[in-house]
Amino acid sequence: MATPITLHSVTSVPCDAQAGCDVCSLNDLCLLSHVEENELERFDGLIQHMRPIKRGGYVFRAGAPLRSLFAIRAGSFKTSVLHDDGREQVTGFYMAGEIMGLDGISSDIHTVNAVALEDSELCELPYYELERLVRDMPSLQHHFHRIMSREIVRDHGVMLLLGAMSAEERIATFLLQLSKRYLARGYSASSFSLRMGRGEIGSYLGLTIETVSRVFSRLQEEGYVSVQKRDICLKNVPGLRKLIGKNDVSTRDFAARPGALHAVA
Amino acid sequence: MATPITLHSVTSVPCDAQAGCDVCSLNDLCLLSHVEENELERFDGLIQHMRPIKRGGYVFRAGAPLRSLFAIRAGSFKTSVLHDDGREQVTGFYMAGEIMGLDGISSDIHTVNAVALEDSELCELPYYELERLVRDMPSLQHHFHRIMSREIVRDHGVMLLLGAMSAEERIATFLLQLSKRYLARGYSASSFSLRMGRGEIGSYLGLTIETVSRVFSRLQEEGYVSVQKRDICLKNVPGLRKLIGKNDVSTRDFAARPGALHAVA
DNA sequence: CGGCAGGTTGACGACCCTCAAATTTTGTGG
DNA sequence: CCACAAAATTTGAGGGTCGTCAACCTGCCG
Repeated sequence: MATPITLHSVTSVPCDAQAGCDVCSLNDLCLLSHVEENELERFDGLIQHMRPIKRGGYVFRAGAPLRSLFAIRAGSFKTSVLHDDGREQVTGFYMAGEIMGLDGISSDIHTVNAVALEDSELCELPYYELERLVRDMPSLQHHFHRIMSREIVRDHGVMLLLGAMSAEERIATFLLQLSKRYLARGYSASSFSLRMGRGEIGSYLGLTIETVSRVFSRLQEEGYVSVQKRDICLKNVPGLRKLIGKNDVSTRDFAARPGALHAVA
Repeated sequence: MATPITLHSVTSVPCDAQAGCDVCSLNDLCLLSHVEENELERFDGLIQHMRPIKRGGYVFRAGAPLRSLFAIRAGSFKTSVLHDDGREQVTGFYMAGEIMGLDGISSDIHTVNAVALEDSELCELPYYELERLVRDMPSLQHHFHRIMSREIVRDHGVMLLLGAMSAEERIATFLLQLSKRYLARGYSASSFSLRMGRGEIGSYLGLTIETVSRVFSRLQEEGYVSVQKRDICLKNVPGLRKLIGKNDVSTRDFAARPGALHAVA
């Protein structure tokens, strides 16, 4: 029933092994895009480049003291919180150019676990040196704030997803989101391979592993996607988009009360 | 069936109407706690104090350009995102001493609506002036970063709640969370009044209004709380705590794969 | 070849959503 | 202050979605 699909390789390393920031191909996505030319050297010196990490390896653990933030140079990661009773909630998936560890700034202690989903490479940014550097470089400062804010906005999206969407909508949203992120990194938007297992997807989306599997099967039957283990091909992107928000929840209307358009001066 | 309860008033204004930062009773919670004495004047000058806002009034709307962050001096607010199809997801409730608007930094545009749940008072912090000020004051800078990070951590908590908890656990968690926040502000931890409607609670927790109502009723029957419209009294806090995590989800174990303890240097 | 982890599929049932109606509370104008 | 309308909340009955439990399949590796 499943049609065979071909996939691009998306595991190529973005730049050669010893390269510094100045030649890293990720610099559009990275913090560094806002470092001024004459300061680049200082920034570059701050970073511990090219820290390799194996699949399944921890970048940091919940409870560990915050020392550094980690920029992903290649590969992908998940972060998760562990509830007392052993429940795990995956809080995010991260890929090249993104920053992990921001949660730890709040109390100088990491609150999530960060684990590599495949063999990957990190740039380590010692946090307190970064904070110092940021003070001298307004555009870097602003960019850093943007990155933290983006994390907040992303989390709000997940909350919408978890709080108000059906299983099918969650999966569709998840796939479209991944597609967008691969596209932004120069990979195919329609063919990619999932770096995480069904269980991890389920945890992230608030579904069981069985439900994730069933929805994948159904989406395939209905021609939206081709799924072959972890290889995904989006066959009908507009259809997937329409899948989201088809459920009529218009009765569930908690719209704000009528009131002043703005604070009264 | 419901036992009558008495409640403390928690609507008193924390400081007199024209007061500046230097005498505001919130300064332990506020950004300002990390402003150095000799710089306080500059900080104080930046802020537009005492902006009153009526219940139902918007602080800002999703889509509006980011100009300021807003510190809550008194009262309470909700933030929410609106999905295309009219669905709303409440993303947070905010009370005195907390900061709203951080989501807007990411793209210079607010992504949520912020609405007053009661008549309230704000301090307006023009964002770009704040950013400049922050550069000159390391401890303020760090505190600001902490505040953004705290928002991220809080969102992770909500994700855990939405992704892995039953209706009863969500409500219990929600109530305990509120209790803690009131306590931190010097109010009773066991008796307080909800500033939001059942529908808003439901949206925040990913439940329908009916389910929220039913769970409140059940918790009351079982002696955990007293509920009288929006007035809540926690009767059995340890019991509420135990309610969370009673469901055995130990089979739902997505624990990280065995692997290196840390990145290989 | 056998064990194992990851994934799929099916049957069944619980939890929570939907729909509906009653009831209380709030807001407004007389 | 009361009457009325509108909104919020509660409660009940019924059904659907998704979780639970279980069996089976596949690919991988020793």
